[in-house]
Amino acid sequence: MKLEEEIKQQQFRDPFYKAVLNIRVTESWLSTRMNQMLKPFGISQEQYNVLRILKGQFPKPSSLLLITERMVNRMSNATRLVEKLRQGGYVTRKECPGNRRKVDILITEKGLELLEQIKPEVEATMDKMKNLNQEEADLLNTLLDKFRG
Amino acid sequence: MKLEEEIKQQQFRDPFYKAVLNIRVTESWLSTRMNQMLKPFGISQEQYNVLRILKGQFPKPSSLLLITERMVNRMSNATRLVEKLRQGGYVTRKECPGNRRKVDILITEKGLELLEQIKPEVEATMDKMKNLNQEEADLLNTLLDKFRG
DNA sequence: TAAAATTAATTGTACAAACATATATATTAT
DNA sequence: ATAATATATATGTTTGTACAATTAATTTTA
Repeated sequence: MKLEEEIKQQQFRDPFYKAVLNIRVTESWLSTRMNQMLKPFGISQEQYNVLRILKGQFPKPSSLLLITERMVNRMSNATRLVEKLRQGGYVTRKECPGNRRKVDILITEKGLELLEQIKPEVEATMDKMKNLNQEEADLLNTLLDKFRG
Repeated sequence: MKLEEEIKQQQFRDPFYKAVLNIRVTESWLSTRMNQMLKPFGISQEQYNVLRILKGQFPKPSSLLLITERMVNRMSNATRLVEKLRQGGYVTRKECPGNRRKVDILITEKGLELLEQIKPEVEATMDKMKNLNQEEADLLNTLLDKFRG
């Protein structure tokens, strides 16, 4: 759907400013769908992302710093996201033996099972949204990387 | 900067899922810079956007519904964003004479002046971020429109 | 080795996002 | 004209974002 219809605006100061709005609108469109899909599982998009980071390191534990570096939104608060996941039983936290400033965070069996349950739902959601072929997706990635300089 | 470095992840399940992450990372990158720029003016990116919508309608008043339809993030709360702007003296609210359910929202002189003050700062921020030429921006817009189906 | 600087995480605060639900007014159907 | 439905906005709640400031542990350097 064209941006013009999406936000009922016909004129943009230039194609670049239009792209700025388009990125924001598309992100919002995307997050709405991802969060809808995750809702039955009781976790948010950010919490899902943190679980995937932890699975990527598993069975090695991760520090909050490692998680922050890999998070989509650098400004959100890893401490509090992890605490929510801990309350759900999806991760454990313990003091790092070698460095008492650090916290070793580990995904639990329950956390890994949750990711397995979510997997087919993510695949289905992705398939439903997949309006770009591989070449177009590659091109979009190139342009977004270039957008950030 | 490549997404791989941005979130320290080397593998992605496919180019489409990579694009999903890339859109979210780019939006976050963008919003951080826009909000930084707006900070000295004491308004957020969404409040700025609402002011621009109101200016687009000026001197006609806008309803909350009209604002919601034009907002970048449909899920955020127009009532509360407008209330913040009213507290700052940038907009007025009054009951719509023809339909008492509606609220007529109008940008004030102070609101229009704020937009004028912000304008050169936005231009400067855009120039600093402008890593795409016009053809690339057009192509990015086409791909994002197609992404949303 | 004590002081200074750095690192890692936590806590506090204000605001925004993402809903669900409620309230008031207007429109329509009976 | 009354009841049912739809429309427009407001309110409540939980979580996330965007910082700044604090605390505690470690490393550096004087």
